[in-house]
Amino acid sequence: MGRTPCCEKANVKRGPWSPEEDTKLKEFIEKYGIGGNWISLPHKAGLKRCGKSCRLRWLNYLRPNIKHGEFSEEEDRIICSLFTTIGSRWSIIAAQLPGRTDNDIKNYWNTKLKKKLLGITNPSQRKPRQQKQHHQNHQQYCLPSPSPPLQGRSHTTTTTTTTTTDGFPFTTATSGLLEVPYDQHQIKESSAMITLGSDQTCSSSDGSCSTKAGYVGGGDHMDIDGYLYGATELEYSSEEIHQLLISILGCSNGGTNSNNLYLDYPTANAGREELEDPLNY
DNA sequence: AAGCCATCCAACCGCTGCCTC
DNA sequence: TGAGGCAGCGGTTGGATGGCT
Repeated sequence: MGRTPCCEKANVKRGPWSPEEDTKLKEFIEKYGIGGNWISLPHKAGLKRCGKSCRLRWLNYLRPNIKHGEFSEEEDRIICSLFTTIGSRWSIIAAQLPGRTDNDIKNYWNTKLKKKLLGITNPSQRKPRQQKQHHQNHQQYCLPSPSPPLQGRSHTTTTTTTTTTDGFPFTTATSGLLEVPYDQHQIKESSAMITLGSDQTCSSSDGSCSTKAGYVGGGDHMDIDGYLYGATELEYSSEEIHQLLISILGCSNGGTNSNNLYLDYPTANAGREELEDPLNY
């Protein structure tokens, strides 16, 4: 069988993008959108690039409203809380952080947050060189409990159970990422949607499940200005995600507002006094 | 000053799911 | 109904950079 490659590797330029290429791509998309599909875009735009590469460059760098630079404390919290809940679903996490891309968040997690988490779990592990980051003490706040991974995409993982400095066991996957707790509130994924398990009905105050928010990256479409619209919807709202996180983490005093997910972590692991203010910003 | 090493992050790779024919 | 095309996603790679010795 064999699928035809999206582009002839010999005929496409690879590696870093030049400012000229950026300009070409940006101007083309601003003028024509993606012009049908990404595969044909490079040719139409006069770029010797793979369509995938163009897509990635646009989504992660050229797209309007992309936020670069340091992550805020609140963003840290959101990333950590969602990772604890749904695992390495970077596109979903990115959907909660306007202006951030999944790639950005993934890199941030892999290079900083994860290390902070793992750093405290193995005292013998060499500490990373002092970072420029101004908050160093938040590594303890989202240690998940052992649990099966999220259903959905196949993940080939082997797990290693280890313990935190205070004796709290958790599991790491082969990827080095932390496994996701969901023993009580199973999250099912079907197509591009995530639904709460049958044991976890929607927790909207009116009991309705009709409220929808929390766009997921999958199925995004771009308008002429490059903004995303019509993204696949999560089948639960930000508030519901919030409630889910609270139940999973055991948080009783999480706070939120209409636009932001925000959680207080202290009660995530009852009896773990050390975590009373793990962020300690 | 130079070499080594750790870190960062843009870009790539390959897999999966959806859609169309 | 199955094959092929495409977009999206997540893991990995490698060049650039900066700090340390």
